[in-house]
Amino acid sequence: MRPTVHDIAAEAGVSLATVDRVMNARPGVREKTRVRVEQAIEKLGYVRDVAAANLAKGRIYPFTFILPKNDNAFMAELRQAVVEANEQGRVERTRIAIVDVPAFDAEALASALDAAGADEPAGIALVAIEAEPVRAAVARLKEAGIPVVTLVSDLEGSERDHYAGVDNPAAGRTAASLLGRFLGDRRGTIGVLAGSLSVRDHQNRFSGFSEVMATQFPQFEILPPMEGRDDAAIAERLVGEALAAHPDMIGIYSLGAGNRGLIAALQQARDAGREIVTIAHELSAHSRAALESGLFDAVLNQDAGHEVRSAIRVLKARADGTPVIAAQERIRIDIFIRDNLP
Amino acid sequence: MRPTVHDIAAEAGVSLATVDRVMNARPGVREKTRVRVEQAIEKLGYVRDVAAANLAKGRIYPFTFILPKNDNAFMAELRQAVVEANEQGRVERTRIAIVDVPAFDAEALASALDAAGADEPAGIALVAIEAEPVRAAVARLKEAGIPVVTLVSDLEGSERDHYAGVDNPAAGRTAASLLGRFLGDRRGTIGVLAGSLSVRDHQNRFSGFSEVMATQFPQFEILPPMEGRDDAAIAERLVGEALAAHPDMIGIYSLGAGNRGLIAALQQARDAGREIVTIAHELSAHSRAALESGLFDAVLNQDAGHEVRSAIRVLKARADGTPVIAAQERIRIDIFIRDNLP
DNA sequence: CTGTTAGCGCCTTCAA
DNA sequence: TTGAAGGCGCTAACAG
Repeated sequence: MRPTVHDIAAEAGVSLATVDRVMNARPGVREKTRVRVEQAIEKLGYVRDVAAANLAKGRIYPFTFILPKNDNAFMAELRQAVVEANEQGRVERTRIAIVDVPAFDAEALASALDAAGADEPAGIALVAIEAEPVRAAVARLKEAGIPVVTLVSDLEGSERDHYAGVDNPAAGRTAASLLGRFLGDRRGTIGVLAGSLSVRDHQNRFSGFSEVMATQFPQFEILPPMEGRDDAAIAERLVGEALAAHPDMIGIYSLGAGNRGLIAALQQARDAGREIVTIAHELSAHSRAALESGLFDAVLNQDAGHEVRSAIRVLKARADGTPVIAAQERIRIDIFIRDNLP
Repeated sequence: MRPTVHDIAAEAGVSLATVDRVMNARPGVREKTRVRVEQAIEKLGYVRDVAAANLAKGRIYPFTFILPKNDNAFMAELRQAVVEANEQGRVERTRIAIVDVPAFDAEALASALDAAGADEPAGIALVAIEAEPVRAAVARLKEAGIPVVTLVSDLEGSERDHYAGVDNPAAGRTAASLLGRFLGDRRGTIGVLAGSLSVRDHQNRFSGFSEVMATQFPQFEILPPMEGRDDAAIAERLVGEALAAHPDMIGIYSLGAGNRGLIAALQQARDAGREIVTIAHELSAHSRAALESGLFDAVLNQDAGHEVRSAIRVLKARADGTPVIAAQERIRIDIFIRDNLP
């Protein structure tokens, strides 16, 4: 059997309480006895049973997740992942409050951060918007000693403790590589559909995309990005207009949400006999169907569940003052084509 | 506070023991009282604290993992994943014994299965080889009531409880799609390098690959597969010879291990001025470097850690007689190109 | 069929 | 500075 606190206590010739004090680095132990206990721990190869410890402590971690009230599929999935994590949380001893804010509204987000901070949670996660009021609100939270993690979209130059999301410039580069290779020898212009260039993740995807297109595939002309506000109706209109205005358009990179609108526009193009090589983001029922029907050629995905669980792990570690292995919390960019759909 | 067994007992007007009996579906409870307890559980929204339950049970699950003693990077990673899972096992209450067997040796595997079964573990995982003695040994294990899970490579038509690995036909189809699209308008022959067509995963990848090449990209000639036994030296020789014999070879699908040898051969081809579009399997230090240098164009990966953890979850569930959500245990086929390396 | 009681491994008063 | 004792939520003998 693996050793327990009792074994350590016996080995060191002290009581359980003293062992506990040493293990949790609490004061009130003579240097000499501390060393004795540590040696006993070392000798017996003791590792504390975290589950039992948590049970005894009964500690719970109240976290707040601030999410944009978008109706796109990805945000719905993210929200669902938070809800599920919260249900799981009975085991992990976390309790997550979800706060909704209007999408792309920096002021609203900043207010929500202040309000969330007033409850003094053990940590806060937010889908960031790149704006000064938000940065200031985050700074206030850090001032108050509350750990802050950005989720999906980062807030650069801020004091957030961690960013739980994909490497968006790399996602943009990935999209460019695939689009360039899939287009092969064809020639024409390429359209870009973003949600809003005021969110850092969309900005970053666009710059990564532009960089690789310019250096590796200079033969293509990239049109200025359209901003669809991650809204299906707007996206459909913008893409439809762009396709009409540019009869030589052969490729589209959609780096935000609003896939439903994009798909509708692509279907119309197909009906008119045009095939547009398209790379989009986020796997959902719609984008999956589009992959299967060939309207999309690849979908880059970020696993919302992973992101949420990673954010929670990091917040918990920060709350406990324990270190996180950054490499382990890296969120991958998944590539899906028709043939490797899960 | 969330309700505990005490609350349920009080609400139902019974003792703790009875509540426990109901919760664990143990016999010796009158129908009427069982209903009362269940209603109390429902009413108070009780969810049992698994950590506390495990603590009280003190049960541990002894599992045996049978792994081929290959020195390729993927098997090393798989083994490492098992070792790590075992270390984590102190928390999960699992203990994993690793048994090594010679690679591609059905008789040795069958013997190892019998030997492992003699210890009456709570479950066995194996990297299967498609052969009758293995199937028979698995049948004997099932006969003895021991849960069996195949890992990475399946054993079709056997009595295994579950397969923890990727959809290999889909992996082959994915490789074909990418290869075909990357080749674009080029014309020539395509080589296939397998480890051994006696393992089901390699067989399946090859058939998925062949299917899509034949239907979607009939313009390419596919050469008969080479068998490199997942050995770097053999692979290097085979690929080198094939490249020499087929000056019009423009693509390679390597569906097994032995990437080091393949890379060496590709490097020689590059030095001689030839560029071969190459899709390989399993991300490792070598294949990553090959992606970065452009010798590989894409790498399909299965996450060894996921596979091992999934196998353990399933074995545990089988040991407990609890159901598994099949969809949740699906192992994804990861696609990596230079730009989305983790 | 049902209840009592003593733990699982750890933490935390409260005394000494 | 140290120890004794009780309890976290659940399970499992052992009695009734």
